Amino acid sequence: MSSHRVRFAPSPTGFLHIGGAHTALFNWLVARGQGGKFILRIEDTDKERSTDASTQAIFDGLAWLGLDWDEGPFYQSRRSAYYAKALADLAAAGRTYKCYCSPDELEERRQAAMKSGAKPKYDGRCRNLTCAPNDRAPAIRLRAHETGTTHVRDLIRGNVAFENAELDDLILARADGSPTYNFCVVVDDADMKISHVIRGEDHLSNTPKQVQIYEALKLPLPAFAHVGLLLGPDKQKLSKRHGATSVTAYKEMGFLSDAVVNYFARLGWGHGDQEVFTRAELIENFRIENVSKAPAVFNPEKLAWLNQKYIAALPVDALAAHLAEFIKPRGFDVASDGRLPRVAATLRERAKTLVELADQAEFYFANDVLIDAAAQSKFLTPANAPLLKQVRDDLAGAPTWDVASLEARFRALVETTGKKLGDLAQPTRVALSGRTASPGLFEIMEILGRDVTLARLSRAADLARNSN
RNA sequence: GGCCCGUUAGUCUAGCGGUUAGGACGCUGGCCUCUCACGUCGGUAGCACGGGUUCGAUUCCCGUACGGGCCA
Repeated sequence: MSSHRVRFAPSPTGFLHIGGAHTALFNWLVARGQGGKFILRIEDTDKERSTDASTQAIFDGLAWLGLDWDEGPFYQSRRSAYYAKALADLAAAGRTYKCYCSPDELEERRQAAMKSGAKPKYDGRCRNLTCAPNDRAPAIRLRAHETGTTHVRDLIRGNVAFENAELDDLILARADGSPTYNFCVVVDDADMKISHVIRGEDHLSNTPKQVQIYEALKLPLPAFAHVGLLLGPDKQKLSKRHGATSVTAYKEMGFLSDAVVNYFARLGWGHGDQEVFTRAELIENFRIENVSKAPAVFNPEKLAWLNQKYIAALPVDALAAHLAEFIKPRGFDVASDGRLPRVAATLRERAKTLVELADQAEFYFANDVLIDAAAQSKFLTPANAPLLKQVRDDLAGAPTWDVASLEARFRALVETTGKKLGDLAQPTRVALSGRTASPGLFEIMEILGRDVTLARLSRAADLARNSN
């Protein structure tokens, strides 16, 4: 039995962010790869910003990505008793003191210190107070070490040392009694026996303070791993400014969760020259120690490339099911259309997303093909009208309606006209699909069937004749 | 402002003292081809900078620059 116990601890203040999903994946991979446990904890102590809808969005996002958890979800909001107990223990051990400085005063002093070039840390003025003001409620601070060094053992960055003299006396509970983030995290991680705290690098600076809390509480320290942040193209921390940042948005844009997982795994981690990994391969090869220290820029184009490969590799029936889902909002309820798998098969290597797939599939199902204006003016010309008519009439005489015989017949017709294949193929393509780029002509014809094919050719011939 | 982290092509990465610095996305040229796409062959572009250590640094150390993070 592995001792690996890892956790993902998001705040339910919005959708599941791709940065969060990225660290969730790393945690999950460690748990699955080491036979450990993946624990989900909802950090909903900020009542102002936490919502049930956000919590649900996190569940949905994780479910879509296939990141299942073994324990939880635990809610910090229901664990106040644990924080109170820990706080009392620390107080009893003489490791806390009351601080009567208000947030505004502290901010003011920090600004002043920064302006004068002094250290912006808390000045410790309440540390040894003998007579307390009775007109305001105190916050509780940790009586931290004033000298020495606190070490953070980080699996990715090695040993990171912090001078205790640089560290603040961390606030454990605010004046209103609510415990602070850094304090809750320690209490929870310790209580849940987390062995490896894997999280974003933005938490590295808080870690020595947390380490001091562990020590003050006489709790065993977990191993830490601080993963580089995800950045936008401008190298800034990824945010809404950079466009879609919610996992759900990628689902809606037609990305496959396997592709997203594969892409996330390759952000900050690599394994030789391999780019495409099955989940089993990720689980087998992922090592938190191999995660890179540097932050990574999120690159949608590479995700799209991977997505295309996953779409192309998906079994046609599964792809057809996705296609039905994505084409339905466009007014085509074709889930029960038996041609769907064949349609999907013709498009699977031409679409980067399921949205593109649906887009390209529309012409198969439309009653009146929407013909692209540029394609029409270029190929459905009066000069091509007789050719289209010829193609229609010739195909009308086809004894069998399948790809091979249609192609043979079409090529024979090309011969008799003395034209080149492309001369007939492009107008025909526009007639059938409404576009200049499409799957193979004869596959289209086979799927469309004789009647629809002939009707579209007739209509195109009419359009061509009457254009100018 | 202090502290902390980081730096291999535009981007993601491999590399863990000696390599013609490898792969991938993107961009790009050819081939394939009924179009597009796929596939395939090729091209483009990189160790931030300066000092050390060493017979030898992309790799180890120290600075600098730049980027990022934290400071109820």
